[in-house]
Amino acid sequence: MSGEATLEGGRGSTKDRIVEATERLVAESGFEGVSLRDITNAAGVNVAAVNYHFGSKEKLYEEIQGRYINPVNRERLERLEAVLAEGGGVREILEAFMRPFLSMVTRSRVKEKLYFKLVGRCVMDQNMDMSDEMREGFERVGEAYIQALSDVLPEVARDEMWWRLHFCSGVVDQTLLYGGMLKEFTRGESGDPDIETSLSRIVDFCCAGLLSKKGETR
Amino acid sequence: MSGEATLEGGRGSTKDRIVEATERLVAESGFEGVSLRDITNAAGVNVAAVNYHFGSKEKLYEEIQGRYINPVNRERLERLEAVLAEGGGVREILEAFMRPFLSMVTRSRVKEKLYFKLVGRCVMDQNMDMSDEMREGFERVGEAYIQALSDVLPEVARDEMWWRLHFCSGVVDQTLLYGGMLKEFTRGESGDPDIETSLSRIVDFCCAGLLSKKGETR
DNA sequence: GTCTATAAAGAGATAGAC
DNA sequence: GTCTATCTCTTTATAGAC
Repeated sequence: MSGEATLEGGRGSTKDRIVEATERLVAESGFEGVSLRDITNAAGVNVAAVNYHFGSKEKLYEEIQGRYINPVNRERLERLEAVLAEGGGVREILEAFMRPFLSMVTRSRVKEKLYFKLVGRCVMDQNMDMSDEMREGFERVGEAYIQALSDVLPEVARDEMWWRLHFCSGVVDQTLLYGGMLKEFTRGESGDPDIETSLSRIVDFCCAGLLSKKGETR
Repeated sequence: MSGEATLEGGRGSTKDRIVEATERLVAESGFEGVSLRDITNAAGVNVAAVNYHFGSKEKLYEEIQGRYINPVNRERLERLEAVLAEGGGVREILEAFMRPFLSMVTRSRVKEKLYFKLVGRCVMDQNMDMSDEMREGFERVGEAYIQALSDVLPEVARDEMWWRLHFCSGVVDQTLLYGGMLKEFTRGESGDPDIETSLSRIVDFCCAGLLSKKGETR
């Protein structure tokens, strides 16, 4: 990690400009929908620059994916530890799981809506093979949260708990990737919630889901 | 819709074999990850056959997407109507929304796990532009279910309801696309539920989510 | 570190023989 | 309806001049 380079007004080092352009284009079109030339044109740099600075397109992608996913998984573990130390319940555990996506927004150079799409792409794209760090991160997060949730909700069997956590991921992933399109789809009826509102809606929904009993009706 | 051609043992008309191979490959690798030559090689037909039978790769994709999405949306509307006629509640409405994915499994030539991945690809791939029929289908389904849910749950504001329905979609979409990978990821701990079990888990979870109150904790 | 030029492979599409 | 052969464009990657 060299230099803490900050991008101002679109003029950074070549390397930074490549990263910036890639983030923007991938957020819009996905990892598979963007070519090296799309990237270098958008960045205003030479085609050869990507291979010089990153080795290959694949490595550039890995770096960007890691840059967004690994800090999220790290923060998830940190927050969970804090919540457990304070004796938090389901809601606090869930928030520890979700909020790290929000922390990254402010820390990232990418604009809010773009960030959500980008991190959604990073989470969802199963066609890219993950780096070891990323895979281990997801595994550790899964284990830790399942353990924590099972401790507070011993009445839910462990296999069932895995599925419920999987559902929670679905809620948050869907919102990251497609949340920005909902307003258009609903012709404005879904409104324009700020991110804290969205987060608490997600947490409310998932919290109830985790606490649900079989066949509960109304 | 010509011929009701059924595929037996992998030997159908050229057109059928193209469709069959495309479904299989796209389920595995997504629409963007498959080339015309991948398809024609897997189908054992000539490269030119796709353009002869479908006009272009794009049109082949549109046909396949429609073949899986449109019947689901149609069945969603039919089932909703039936549920409303019988005075069903949240749970029944939700089931009307989710079960059509299951109905399609048996009706489809594709094997169960492949089908789920494929329909997940169809639902999630936002880079392909939808046909008018498909877009209208989603819009009508959205409107109808929001109306039905708002009638049974008048205490939930309409904007909030849109988000909750969006969360429900996230749960089911995530399960379609990645449910098959969960067992591996959890080293077997998530078990091997049959599809009825999975459906009722999804419905339980989403039902509770729809009924949730703000800031509910445990 | 950045450029041009080009290699080498793969993409979608089609003309024309059969 | 199916084939071969080919066109044209785009892809990633790199060699070598500056």
